[in-house]
Amino acid sequence: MEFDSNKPIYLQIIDSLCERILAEEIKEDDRIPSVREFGADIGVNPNTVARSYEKLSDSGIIYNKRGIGYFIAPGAKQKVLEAQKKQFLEEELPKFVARAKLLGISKEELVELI
Amino acid sequence: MEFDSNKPIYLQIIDSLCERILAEEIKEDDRIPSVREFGADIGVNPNTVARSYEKLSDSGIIYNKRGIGYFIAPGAKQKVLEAQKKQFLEEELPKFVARAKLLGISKEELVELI
Amino acid sequence: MEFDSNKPIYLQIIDSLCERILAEEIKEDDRIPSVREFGADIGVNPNTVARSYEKLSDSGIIYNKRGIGYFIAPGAKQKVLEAQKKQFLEEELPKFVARAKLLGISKEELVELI
Amino acid sequence: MEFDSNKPIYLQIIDSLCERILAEEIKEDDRIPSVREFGADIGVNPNTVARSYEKLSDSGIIYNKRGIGYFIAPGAKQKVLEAQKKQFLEEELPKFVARAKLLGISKEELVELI
DNA sequence: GTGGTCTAGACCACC
DNA sequence: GTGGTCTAGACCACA
Repeated sequence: MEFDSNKPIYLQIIDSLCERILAEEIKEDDRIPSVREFGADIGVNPNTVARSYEKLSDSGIIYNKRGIGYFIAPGAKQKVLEAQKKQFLEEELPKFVARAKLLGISKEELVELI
Repeated sequence: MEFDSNKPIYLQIIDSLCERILAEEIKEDDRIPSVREFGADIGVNPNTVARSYEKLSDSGIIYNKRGIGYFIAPGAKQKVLEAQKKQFLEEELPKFVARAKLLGISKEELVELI
Repeated sequence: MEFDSNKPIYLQIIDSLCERILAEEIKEDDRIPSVREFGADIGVNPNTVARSYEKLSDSGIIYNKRGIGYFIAPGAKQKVLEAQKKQFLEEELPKFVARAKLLGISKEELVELI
Repeated sequence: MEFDSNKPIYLQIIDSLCERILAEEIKEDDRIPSVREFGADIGVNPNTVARSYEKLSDSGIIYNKRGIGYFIAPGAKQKVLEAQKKQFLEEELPKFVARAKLLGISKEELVELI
């Protein structure tokens, strides 16, 4: 796994897990690897993975069974989708359009580029 | 001047200067304030302003006259535009489209939203 | 490490690292000392070392792994060589020849001296 | 007159005067412009010109008649030539050759380039 | 007056 | 532990 060094690794791990949930590679009540295992897999400190799991757990996307591991929460895909869609529509899209405008790219050109 | 605490001040200073160059508020061979003056104006340490100036100087957007001050370089607007356009096309646009795709937004919907 | 007081320390650090890259004492993906460690070693403030590292990072000679340290970038030797060769051919050589000419040294004499 | 901002202007003025002496554009006992006049001509602060004159005066290349101005000293050309030739042979030439060697440029190539 | 360099020390996010 | 950013203040060369 390769990381964009401009973005914290723990956030990149979160993104990657969310994508896999959206793509249904992993589903409700599937177990995800332990922080140690996952960390070894992707060449990252287990502490960093733990931080990602903690954040996801906070937002109810995954849950923890003590002594067993982390699992995808029921309804996880919905939550992820909603959260991301909301953020996308309310924040990213307007920013993106504004930016293009500033650079002198018309909407027609933009549509073309897409 | 107010700062978004999530972004380094020296980068915000760079952005703000670039915007003013794009808006042609400041033009080729105009002098920009000294690091001390500018720093005092916006309530920032002169060293921080100097850092911004140095970066801009490295990229050829401004230039220095010894003992006198910093000036907008000829062709500065061009350079700023190119740099930003390049970043937009090569980084932001692909990311944006990929993100939309992931969220199940079709190109038609996207065009609609824009 | 000793410094020539006529040249900024941070530039001398850059030069020294470039030489060691050219000499292949340090190679691709080797880690270089942390700013604190290196600074202590050579009796220089860590900030000064950081400045050198930042410049080298900007030119793609080294890269950073978050929270871990700086590493020699792939192709670093190439980049250093190119940069230096370019500077030599475009700046030093013409200056040198012009200087010799001014002093009344003919090309034949110059070749002889070399 | 244009200045290379990497070299102090007062040194560039010295160089330019030495060159004109070597080229015999100005000769022994010729008067050179007053600091004010020269400064205005080349768009430089008179203080800066004064600094150049002072240095040249120190090395006996020019001399001062109080209240009248600065003049090229007798034997100025000789002095300039000797000083520069000495510096050239003892410092610049070896440095130059060493640098070329370091960059993997053979003597034959170097001769070719010249 | 200008910028350039350097030190010292602080706080932060990240690993 | 790592680097990233910022402040404060010093000294210097240059104009």
